Amino acid sequence: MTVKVEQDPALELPPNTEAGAGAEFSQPLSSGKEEEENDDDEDDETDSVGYDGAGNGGGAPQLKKGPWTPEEDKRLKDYVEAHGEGNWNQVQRNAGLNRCGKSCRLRWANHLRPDLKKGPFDAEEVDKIIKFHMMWGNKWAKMASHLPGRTDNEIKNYWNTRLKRHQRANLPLYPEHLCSRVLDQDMNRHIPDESRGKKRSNELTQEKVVGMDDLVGDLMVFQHLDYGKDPVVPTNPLKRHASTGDLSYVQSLDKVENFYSNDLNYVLTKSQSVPLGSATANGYPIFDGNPSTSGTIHRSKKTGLPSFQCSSYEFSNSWLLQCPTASLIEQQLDTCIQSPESMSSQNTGLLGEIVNKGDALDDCTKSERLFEMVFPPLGYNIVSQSNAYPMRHPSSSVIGDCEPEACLFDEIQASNSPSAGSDAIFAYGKCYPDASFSDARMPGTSLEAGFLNDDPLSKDQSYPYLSSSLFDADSSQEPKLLTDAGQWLDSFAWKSMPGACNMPDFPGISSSLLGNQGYGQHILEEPKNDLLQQPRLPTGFN
DNA sequence: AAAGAATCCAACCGCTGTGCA
DNA sequence: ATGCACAGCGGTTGGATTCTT
Repeated sequence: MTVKVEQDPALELPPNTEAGAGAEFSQPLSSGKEEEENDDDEDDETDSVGYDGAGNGGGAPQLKKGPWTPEEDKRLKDYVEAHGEGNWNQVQRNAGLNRCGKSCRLRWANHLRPDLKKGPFDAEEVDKIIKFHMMWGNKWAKMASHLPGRTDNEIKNYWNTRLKRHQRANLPLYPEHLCSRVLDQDMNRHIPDESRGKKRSNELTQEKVVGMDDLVGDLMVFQHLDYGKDPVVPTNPLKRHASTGDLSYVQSLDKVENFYSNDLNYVLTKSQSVPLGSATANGYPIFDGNPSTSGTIHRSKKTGLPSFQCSSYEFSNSWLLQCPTASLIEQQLDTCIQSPESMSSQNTGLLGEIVNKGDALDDCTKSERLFEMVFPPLGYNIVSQSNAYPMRHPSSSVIGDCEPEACLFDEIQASNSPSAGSDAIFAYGKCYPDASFSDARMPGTSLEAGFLNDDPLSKDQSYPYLSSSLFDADSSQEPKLLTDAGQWLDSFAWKSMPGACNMPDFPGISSSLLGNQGYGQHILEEPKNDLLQQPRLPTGFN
């Protein structure tokens, strides 16, 4: 796990390099033929690792591959410092580098950028990485954006190393201390499911809205939560398949994957008439149709959902058994694993069942039921809720569609103490397929707050939003928000949001939330568009 | 000390998304 | 609508280094 602290090679140029003072960026290191290369297609059979770039080329333009030399680094660094980042093919052409633009970008981003933090990950960073992975899966770039000075490649390498090491040692991938506090606090005050469900049914009279990322993420979290007495063997099904050839094992795991993917995507299909990435085709989950042979796991890659790195064993951990609903999941899972044939379209697992049952209910109740069935296993007392505009479309969802500006929050966590008033915030504003978020995030949770940008219906608007479901109720830890820039915010506040609101009233988020990041004006910004007064359907909502 | 295994990590590859002509 | 260039992302590879036996 040591990361070598290597001196920036660009700083130590060989004595007789030509790229010293006054080096022009127009002299290629090699033949320097202008080529209209497609950098993706340059992987010809030239073993260019070690290619010295000195006239080896002959006719066809050949780009050097392999390790960068200090001289190349120097050229690249000088060029980027002089001309800025971007336009990497121009870099390649103008900096005298016989490297493809992609390679230049990578070299700069991973090694030459001045703001890079070298050296091994410290404990805090490791902590973050683990939490981030719990939340997002293999979203290395996203993680890197929250770890200043770190690159996605670095994080990815670290994680893969960690994964291997933990697999080998039969250690849990996610250390208990990162998960258990959720359980510690919530299991103790767990109300039996029935009563809590009833209570919640009474409490929650309005539509609950959940995003699939949360749903899936949270389900994944409770796969990972609590490793019980026995160590968990986090197993990558694909790798296990490749290395052992144990088809039945892989098949089982694929069924597990199928089990969840089917359900979740089914819910997704019903919940959102908008595509979630390319995870669904025509609203149905994508599988390669031959899980026993291909071992391909589509979901985590295509949807950005957490990687499926648990073995089936992990599903039967002790924590799951403590929760009736979770036990039901586990039962179905076992059934699924042991006799995959029993999985029919009528019996697609818990979530499918929820959906089926939910079909008989009105939209509001359906959402509520789903919410109750999915989230109580996680042990959260839900005292806050979001409110979407009423379902207005025949195909509206089990979960609910949410327009960010239409969400309201009856009660949002009081400032600086998530455990003071509520331990769960269920508010969600993520509904546009193409939306991007400039967000703040509470580590260890999937709580986000920030601004929804790039609204396809109103490009110029910035909507404040809160998203996600599980508010970490760890009173021992000061809540923090992390901006996209990786800066921790010392102060923020979730203000209550009394009554229904639409966009003009929306800012239940104090301007102090992100005000010191310069976003306050956006938070309080009045909408310019009359459309905001009315619920709108997401793009593609037919 | 030597050989093999394990680990690290830089670089590459394929793919996707976006902007633009 | 289409094709192209470009940027970026995540997975994979393979050489170098370190560790273990």
